[in-house]
Amino acid sequence: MARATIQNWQTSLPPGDCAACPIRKFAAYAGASRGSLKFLRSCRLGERVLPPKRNIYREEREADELFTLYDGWAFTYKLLPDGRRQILDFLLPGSFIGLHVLWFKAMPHSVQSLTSVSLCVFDKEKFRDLLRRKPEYERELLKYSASCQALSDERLSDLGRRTAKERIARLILEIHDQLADRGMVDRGSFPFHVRQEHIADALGLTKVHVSRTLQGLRHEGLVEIGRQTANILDLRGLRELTGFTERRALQLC
Amino acid sequence: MARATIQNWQTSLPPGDCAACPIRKFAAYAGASRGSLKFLRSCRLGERVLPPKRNIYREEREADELFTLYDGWAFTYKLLPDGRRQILDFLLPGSFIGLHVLWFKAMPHSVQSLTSVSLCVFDKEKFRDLLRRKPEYERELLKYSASCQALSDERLSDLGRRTAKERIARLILEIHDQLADRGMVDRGSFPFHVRQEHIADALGLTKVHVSRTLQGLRHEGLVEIGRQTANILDLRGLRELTGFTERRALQLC
DNA sequence: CGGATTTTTGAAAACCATCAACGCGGGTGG
DNA sequence: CCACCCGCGTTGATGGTTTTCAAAAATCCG
Repeated sequence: MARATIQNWQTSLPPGDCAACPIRKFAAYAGASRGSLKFLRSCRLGERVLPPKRNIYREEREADELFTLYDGWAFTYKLLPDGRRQILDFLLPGSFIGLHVLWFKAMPHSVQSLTSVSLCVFDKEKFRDLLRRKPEYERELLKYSASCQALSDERLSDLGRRTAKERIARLILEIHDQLADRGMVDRGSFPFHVRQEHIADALGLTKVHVSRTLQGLRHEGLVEIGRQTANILDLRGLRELTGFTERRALQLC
Repeated sequence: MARATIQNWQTSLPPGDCAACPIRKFAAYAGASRGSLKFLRSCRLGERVLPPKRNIYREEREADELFTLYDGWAFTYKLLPDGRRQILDFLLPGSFIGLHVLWFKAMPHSVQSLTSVSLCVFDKEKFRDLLRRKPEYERELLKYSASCQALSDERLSDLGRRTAKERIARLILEIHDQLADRGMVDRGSFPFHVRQEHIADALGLTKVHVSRTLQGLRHEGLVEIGRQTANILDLRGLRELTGFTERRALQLC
């Protein structure tokens, strides 16, 4: 518990003013006009800091708050009745969390923190009002939702039609590319707060097989995964392994 | 070719007036106000009929039309460079097709007809205008997009964490439930225009293994899949097999 | 240093893929 | 009208990828 407290201090808080928010350009409402940001701010209930392994939402439960992940990592997942877990997506700073609460009685999935996280908290009803009064947010969210869907379709192709090696290589590259956008990659090295068990549950594998496959990638000199960091040794080779197809489809008109 | 022509005639066309459209209540813009339907109608370029196995979109290509599937079945898919195919979703009457063209330079996936289909065709630019002028359509589409995402997350859990038998049972039930909403199920029997190879490519299996698994389900007296129809013999048993978890999460607030 | 978490290793088995051949039926063409 | 062909489903034998189970080693953290 003391540990959690310490970690809280390591996690930076979002500024009070959305216009000054450094991660806003990665958020769902990135394109919102400056003038409308004060409406966004009025939906904010404040910020919240959570230690690792805490649930932000729980599947099949109601909720009346939405979030933007400001700092830290999290993931969305579903649990089968017998305990099998499917991780749907990893969430990095800027991710919009909880779109579903706007219409659905219960959340269709759970969300859990991976590191300590800090969140912007929005009130459901106020956010609904925001959408009614400022349609530009609806447009931004719709675009955001469509691009998330495209990423999710890529993951579906991974699970359905790619080998374990390809899946793992692509997951590492996906995280790499997202962090590179945010300027968080230093000569192939970047933070990597995902354990092998998370990789397994995201990619439909067992942790044992993830361990073996990761060793394979290391022995081929492609990538090393350390405790909290990843290090891509041969970006070219890693991309070749995955068949090149890198997010051409996501360019905007 | 004569065949294709004949099939065209078997496919019914949507009415000119959206307000009179019988499948509108299953469409993305189901909740649109009656008054705004004339704007929707003004986006329509007309209707189009295609024979089976024709592409409506092609991955990585540009497009300037959107569609609503009025009659017939289709599916969305992605192709890997070496020919492996992943079917992302099956589309039934009412499905909105091509949300992505509103923002993205290229389609992130392909769409192909399974039977002969008839489509309402919308112009991209006019549809963009519609969204600007009638924000209620944006809201409806956002809700639609969120519910599609929830279904897609279910599929991801299938591929990642369920056995072949569970996956197939759930796919059949998903189609059953959607058709039941539309009143197209008659004592467990319903149209089923999906070949075993499509099931395989949707669920990350081979057609051989789908064949064997389907036989298993038949021998257990659960379900029979014929040429163009499915027949659920034991709905209770089939649902039990999948672990009950039936779309509780999708109830609206 | 000790306890919990995470990763690694090994052996055996399950599940599913692959390959190849055959059967069946509906539509086409002779 | 019948034979043929093609698409689709079935079957069997075999092999590979991945899982399972169990235990040890390594790492982290207090």
